Amino acid sequence: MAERARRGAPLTLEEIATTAVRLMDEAGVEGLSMRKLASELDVNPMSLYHHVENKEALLKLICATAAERMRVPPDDGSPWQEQLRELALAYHRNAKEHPALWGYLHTHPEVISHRGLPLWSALYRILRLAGVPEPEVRRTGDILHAFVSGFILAEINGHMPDDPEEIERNYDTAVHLIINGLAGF
Amino acid sequence: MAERARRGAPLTLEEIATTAVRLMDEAGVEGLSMRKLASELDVNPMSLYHHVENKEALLKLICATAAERMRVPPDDGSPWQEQLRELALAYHRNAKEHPALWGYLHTHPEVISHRGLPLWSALYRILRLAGVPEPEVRRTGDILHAFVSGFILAEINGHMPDDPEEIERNYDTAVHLIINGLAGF
DNA sequence: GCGTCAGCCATACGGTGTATGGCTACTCGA
DNA sequence: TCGAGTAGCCATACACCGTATGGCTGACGC
Repeated sequence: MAERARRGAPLTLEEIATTAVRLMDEAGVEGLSMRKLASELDVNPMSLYHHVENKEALLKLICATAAERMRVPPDDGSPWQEQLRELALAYHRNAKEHPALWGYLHTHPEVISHRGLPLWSALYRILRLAGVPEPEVRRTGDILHAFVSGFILAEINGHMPDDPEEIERNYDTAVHLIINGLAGF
Repeated sequence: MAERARRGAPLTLEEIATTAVRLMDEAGVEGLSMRKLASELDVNPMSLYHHVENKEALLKLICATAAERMRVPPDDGSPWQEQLRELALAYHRNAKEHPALWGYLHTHPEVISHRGLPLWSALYRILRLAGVPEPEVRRTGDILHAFVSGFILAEINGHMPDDPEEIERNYDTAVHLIINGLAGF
């Protein structure tokens, strides 16, 4: 009774979060349960609740850290079309690394709506570079993000061809569409 | 024992589906459970399984019928820009009528990928009208649909302003973006 | 020595989807 | 008319879920 079930170091939030991400990567959002997570950590399910308020908060946490850690290409002085393309590519790559996580994130957008995220500042910078008038920057950014979300969700959920070459073409078409659309303003 | 719990007419698939939709409208995807649905129909939970294979099949069913019943504006001979706008508007309106349902649908796109749907034939027609070369029609259609999905999901999930006027502006910007993007090809 | 508290855990509650099997009431062929 | 078969429904049970409650242990400050 007095024994901790778990041998070794005490539980940490960090450890909880990374195992949760692993479980999601392996088995999707539905593959992550507090009980499985606990058993994976060799710990009683209720122990998790000393580090995390509840499951939703845990999901929010790992989504937020994923969003914060997203690598955004720096301003290299190239034309906005190129930079927008690179940003979209980076976003895409990021999402494909943890599909389930980004799938959840895109259906709970409040997680990513925090405007301090590198994603947003990069996007806004590029939109300004493209000549989008200041009062329209945020709206336009939201819409572009929604578009890319849709594209990525469709891909994650299998509503896209399997052939990687075909996907590449889809991606090119999509980015072209967006760039042309922006250029037309 | 011999008594049916439920008085009156026997259960029908139709009835099951419509109450399921109602429950989803009222309380979201998570508000729909086989047990609640059964109790709403004054029936034992297991009775549902004589009409539906399982919950997923039920969801698929109601999504599919919603997609089939979607009202698509007819070809009125107006320019493709106008028609595309109208189609997007119709889609938007449809989705807002049953937000939870369309939220689910957009995260399970296999449901809507059936190419016989009015949505797809209308979209393809308009794309051809816009001069999209035949081998690109389907790809372009998929991408546009993904974009609109993203926009609508963002709206459904609250990642858009509340002010209806602002939403309208967002919508206009989005459609403009798409139309400009297409026109640039 | 004593109180406080962080960390962990056992138990329990109410919810979920659904497998299994049994009961009725009907239809249909002989 | 009489079985056989079957469609429809239901009772029970299982395995799983998130988490409220409350209790234990061991470290720390006084």
